[in-house]
Amino acid sequence: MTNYGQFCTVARGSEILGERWTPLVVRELLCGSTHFNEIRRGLPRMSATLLAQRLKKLEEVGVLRRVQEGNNQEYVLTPAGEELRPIILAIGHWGARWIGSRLRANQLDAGFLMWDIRRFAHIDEFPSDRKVVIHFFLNDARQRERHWWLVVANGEIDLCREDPGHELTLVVEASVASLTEIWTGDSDPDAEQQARRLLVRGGRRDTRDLWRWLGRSVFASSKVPVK
Amino acid sequence: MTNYGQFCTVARGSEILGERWTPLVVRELLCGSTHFNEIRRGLPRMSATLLAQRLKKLEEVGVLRRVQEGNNQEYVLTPAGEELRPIILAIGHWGARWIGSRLRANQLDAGFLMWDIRRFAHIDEFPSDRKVVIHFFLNDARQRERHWWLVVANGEIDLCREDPGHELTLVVEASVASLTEIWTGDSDPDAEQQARRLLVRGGRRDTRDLWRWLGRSVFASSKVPVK
DNA sequence: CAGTATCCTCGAGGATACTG
DNA sequence: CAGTATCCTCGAGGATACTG
Repeated sequence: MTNYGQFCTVARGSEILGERWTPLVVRELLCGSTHFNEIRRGLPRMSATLLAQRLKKLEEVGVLRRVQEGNNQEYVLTPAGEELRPIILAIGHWGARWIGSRLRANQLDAGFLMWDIRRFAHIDEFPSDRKVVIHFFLNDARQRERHWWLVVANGEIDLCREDPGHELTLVVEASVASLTEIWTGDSDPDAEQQARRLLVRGGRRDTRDLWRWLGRSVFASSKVPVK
Repeated sequence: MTNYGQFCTVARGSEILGERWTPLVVRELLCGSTHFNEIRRGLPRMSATLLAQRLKKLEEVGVLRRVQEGNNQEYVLTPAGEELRPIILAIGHWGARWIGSRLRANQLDAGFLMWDIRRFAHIDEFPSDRKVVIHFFLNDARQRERHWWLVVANGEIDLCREDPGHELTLVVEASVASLTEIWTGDSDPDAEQQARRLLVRGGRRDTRDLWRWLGRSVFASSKVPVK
């Protein structure tokens, strides 16, 4: 995007923030990702070339700084970048409220969903006195993306694609669409369970606590009033 | 812009707001423009084709409504559109604070500047008991854009490119860059006057009141703290 | 792991001329 | 005034293969 040739500072701001992918790159940084491939995982459809380009641009305009960390780089928001937080959040809330997050079937992405869940799971809500292992079985996902294990222990959370071999706390079986809609707030566990698109097996107490552990997408709450 | 294939609502919001020109079209509507060519005047570098396209898109996603007004159309923001106001303002403030509005010389545009001044002039601040006519002489603008007359009477404001023939209240002579910088808050009248890039002629009292009448760009105030 | 280089495609949007 | 139709260009960014 070349610039608008306007002195209005809305234009100035938009030249940065209005560039394709940029708001999402900033979102990733705001959510705590700092490494290149970490950011990429949150943006699976963005090419590496393009991400590198955007990061460079954001560095130039002073939104982030590159920090040497061993022989890797870290990308850290500057104060200017931090001040984008309310704007990005506001866009998210507006999007949730007025546009909705329902995706057409071909946009569902099991890997991205699980990564998002992992990233926003409420670690503090998990029991601290034992290891929790949740097996997600996404019954309509592509072969390679059907099984996921979320392992939480010692305040650390891990997402595995191979059975880690631990005893299972819970097994969650659902369609990708179903789990996505619960996650985004477009539906809720009870409704999905009744529609037989969701099945949770495990201890009664853990089954109940599951959704508190996982939380919802940050924006799920601003949903609704739209009739 | 095709969509991001993400269910994150930041992505949803950005698919709308992140499209080129869209934030500025919304800004125009928020500032009270409702007719096609009125919006165009605020966006002189945007083609009519593109503006029509964006307006259609914004109607589809429910940000604005088309209203029949005689045999013309009016474009009116919906509640969803109104709720973009804080976001657009926040982008403007962020842009003012961190990016600045200084333009390279080739981006200065006398016509756009004058239109912006006209649009945001504080009508209530002008004397209500007499007509005020201000002649702007932009001494380095292109031939056709050197002379402008701002006429304020009966709570109405008009911008003319021909001498309206009324008695002049004030004459303002400046370079385009100079008046732009005052307007955006990058400089101020005193500094410009001392640098001999600005000259105001007229009654002592009116000369003093001029800048209160004109005000500043809305975002001028969020400027500065950056060292 | 954290990118870069290169080549190629395709679609956004500019220019122009037109219309009710 | 308020757009639309048509044609054309050019540059953003995808795909692929590569590197320290």
